[in-house]
Amino acid sequence: MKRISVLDVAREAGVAPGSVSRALNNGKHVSADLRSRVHDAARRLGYQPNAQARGLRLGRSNTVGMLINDMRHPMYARVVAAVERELSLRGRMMLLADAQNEIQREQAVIQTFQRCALDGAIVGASFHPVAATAAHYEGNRLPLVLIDRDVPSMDRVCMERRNGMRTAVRHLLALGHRRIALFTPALDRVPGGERVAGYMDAFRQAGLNADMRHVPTLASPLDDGRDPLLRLLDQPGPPTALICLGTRLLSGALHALRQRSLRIPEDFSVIAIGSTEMMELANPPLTCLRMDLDGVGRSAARLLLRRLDEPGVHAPERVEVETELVVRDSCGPAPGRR
Amino acid sequence: MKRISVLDVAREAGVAPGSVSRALNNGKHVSADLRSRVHDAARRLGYQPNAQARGLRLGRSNTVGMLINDMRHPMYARVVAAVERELSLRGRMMLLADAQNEIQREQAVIQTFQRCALDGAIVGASFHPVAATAAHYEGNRLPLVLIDRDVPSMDRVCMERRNGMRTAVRHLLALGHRRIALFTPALDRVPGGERVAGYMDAFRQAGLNADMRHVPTLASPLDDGRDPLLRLLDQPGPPTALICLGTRLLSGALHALRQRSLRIPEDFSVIAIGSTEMMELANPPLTCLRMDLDGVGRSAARLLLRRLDEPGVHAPERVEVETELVVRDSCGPAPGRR
DNA sequence: TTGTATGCGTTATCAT
DNA sequence: ATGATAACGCATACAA
Repeated sequence: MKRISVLDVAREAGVAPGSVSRALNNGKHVSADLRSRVHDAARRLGYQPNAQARGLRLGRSNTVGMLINDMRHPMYARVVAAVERELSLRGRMMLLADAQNEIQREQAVIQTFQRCALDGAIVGASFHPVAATAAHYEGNRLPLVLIDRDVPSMDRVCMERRNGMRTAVRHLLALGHRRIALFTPALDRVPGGERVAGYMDAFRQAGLNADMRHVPTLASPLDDGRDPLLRLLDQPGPPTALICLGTRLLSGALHALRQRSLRIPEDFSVIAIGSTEMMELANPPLTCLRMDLDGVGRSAARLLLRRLDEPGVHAPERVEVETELVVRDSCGPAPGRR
Repeated sequence: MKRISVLDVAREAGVAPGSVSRALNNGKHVSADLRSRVHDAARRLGYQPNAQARGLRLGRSNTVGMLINDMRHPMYARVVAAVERELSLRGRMMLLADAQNEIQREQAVIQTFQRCALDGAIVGASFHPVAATAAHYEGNRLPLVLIDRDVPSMDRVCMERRNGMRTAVRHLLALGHRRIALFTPALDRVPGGERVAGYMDAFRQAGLNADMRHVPTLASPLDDGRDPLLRLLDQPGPPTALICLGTRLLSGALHALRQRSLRIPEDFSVIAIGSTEMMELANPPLTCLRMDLDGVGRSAARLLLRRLDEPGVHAPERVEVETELVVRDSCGPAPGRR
């Protein structure tokens, strides 16, 4: 059972191969009769045009690459889902590759993408510094959209964290908290750095001093937040609230609170950074800083598709996705303030 | 800046195009001298072989399709991640498509896969009945591996739920619970049905009668579990424990327990079905039925790759992935029994 | 409007 | 061992 090609359809319909192509692709100069004969023949034979041959001839693949850096992270997975959805809506396919946070693999993936003659690619967030990775992509001939890497010369979708963090801290300050812990990994990278900046903004704007002892250095989001929080709780002037990335860091921190018999929100307030659905499992449901991950994926896909559809050269575009504070039940007045 | 092809490399190296191909693909009859000259030239020009042309010529694409039915579901995303990882380890790429639980889209995706001349595909779990979808895949010419659809004539990776559920129920029975609620959607589909079967097994094997009023019909995993649990709690002979799919169903159920001031595990025991990481956020951390999703993805990929690498016709293979009971702090002795 | 012929970039076959 | 050439399946420029 060999593969069916245009020639088979042509023979079946009694027309020339070229006409088959024209008829099936809604070409301009083709009679209604020929068109229907070709369509019938194609259906009869179950003809499926070969995308590789088509792509080779046309110089494009109708496929977009998606480079992600850790698919196991639910946040990133969500972005991928949104990208896929938007692409399929616009008739394009998605080739997914996971670089697993290794810069070297990222390079290799982009090379693979080029070999596959992809129309373009979306490069997902990375745990690595922006500058180091950015250099490789500038002047690339494959149309690229970066996510969460703010390289001015390229199309990109950036996640706003500073304002969001400011809002969160302000929320706690308004409740009377003054000693607020912040658990976010890698303060020297963009995400962590931006959060700390927002954190300090809020204190400064309130005319207060932030105590940076409450912003410990944490290596990885996969670290357990229990010990760091216990350390803070046991020192003089312990925090009365915590803003924490919603990963293992958070489950560890919650564990620490239970261990010290601190009730949420009566004795201690918590704001999580991340998925709202997960935070509903906690008791009580956690107030959290939420990001529109669907929006991130959708924007990235649209940015790329626009770039592909519009031939001319445009200035690099920047889309910013905001963070939203979702208020639940995990924040209360600072203890002893009432 | 045109694309570099074999001809360019051939000219640069002063050899014939055919020799370039042989040299780069570690062909048999090629002198060390020519080989190094070609490699140098290729490197100098930054040559990237065109995968489409290569695929067209070779009749394969080095790419495998992954059809998933809801990428936004973290469980499925995890499987996709595992599949991708295994494939890339074996030098293959992954084309990802989301059928969004619409049978019709599933068909379309498979067609697309065929057009792309993919080497094979993995078809992920679906919310729909197995029989309805299975018929479409039998006798397909694209090598296929099904996940969570037990079609005897095809390669497949199945998730074992019945034994797992039996273990979970036994665990609760041993703690003295007799009225155990089970929240799993779509009892008429495979996942739900298997769980109910395991549930009944455990009761029967203990010489007890399961009260099926505690196994309500729930339309979707996205339903909120609050009202169903409140209804059960308010009727005579309320449940003292709950086994619940770890989705919105679960957050709703936990909400209901708080609403009735039932403490976990003193007043009520809970076993969640799903990701352990999420369940660590709950207070207390929930005992849960965990599935090795990485194993599911890995097995599916391996099954497919084996089928692709070994030319002959083998009997369809079936891999089963087990469920494991992870004991945490959410189960205690049945109240009033101690 | 329709048929014919060529080329996209590769690899395999056949000469040499 | 290496070079020339055909063929994979499709779409298009050109001829009719």
